[in-house]
Amino acid sequence: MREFMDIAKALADENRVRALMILKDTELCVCQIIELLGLAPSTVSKHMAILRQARLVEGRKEGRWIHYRRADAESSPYLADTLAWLDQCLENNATTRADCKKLKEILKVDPEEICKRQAKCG
Amino acid sequence: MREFMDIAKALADENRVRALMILKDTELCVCQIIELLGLAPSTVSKHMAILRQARLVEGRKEGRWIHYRRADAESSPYLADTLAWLDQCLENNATTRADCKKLKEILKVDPEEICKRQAKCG
DNA sequence: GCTATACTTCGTTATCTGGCGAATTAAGGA
DNA sequence: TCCTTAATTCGCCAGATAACGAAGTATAGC
Repeated sequence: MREFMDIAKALADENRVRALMILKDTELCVCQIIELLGLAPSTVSKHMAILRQARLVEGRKEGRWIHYRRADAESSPYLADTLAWLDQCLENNATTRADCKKLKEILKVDPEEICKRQAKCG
Repeated sequence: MREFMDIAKALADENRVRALMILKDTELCVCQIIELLGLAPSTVSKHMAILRQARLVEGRKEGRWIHYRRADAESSPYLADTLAWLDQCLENNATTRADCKKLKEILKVDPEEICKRQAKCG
């Protein structure tokens, strides 16, 4: 039950759900998720830690960057069903659509450029 | 998104998840749910209101009793998938099993008797 | 009508959560 | 070695949430 409740609680925040949805088909570094959600880096980092602890996402370190992606099915017995439920419910959702559109714009820009912009403008 | 997040938040509490699971095959009155969860009547009432607002359950008034059951599929576009996900994840869960066992004991007793007992012992 | 009772609503309290900025860690490059 | 930088951890605050008991509402039975 504990394990399931970790997942349920992780999904009880809109920003975390949005993060999971934009990770559907891509792997993203934190600065890209920050850019999409429009939150402070520390806040996004915390959200990603909660998703990681619920075994919904996995982080892959590559130099200074950490790339997050949806976890592998073996990571949790609940994972596959949970992501299927999420996708089923939110695939055609307005917020999801808007985020995917915004994500396309973000992916056009070199991540390095995004990070520099964040460093300057807050 | 709002509607989906109402569901996600409703599921972010273990007692509410337990309530949903014991309502899988039966309709129960509040005093029976109180008995099962071991919480104060006011607390359970609030939990049921949150589940109702998320359109996960429906209440049917019958005299002094209110019978709660899982909502009808038409009640929310997310309902069927959500309950399927819950059942898939928790059907063989230890807590769920224990609650179902306890529920069988509760169902043996006349609800009227349960309510009187609660009134006396707090 | 009065009383008992099944539930809900209200008011309060303790705890949890989400947010931020500052400080810290870890990795690349000068 | 030192500086920059991507991300995390820490410390704090405001608002949300879960719990309870007391008060209120509605219904059944006398």
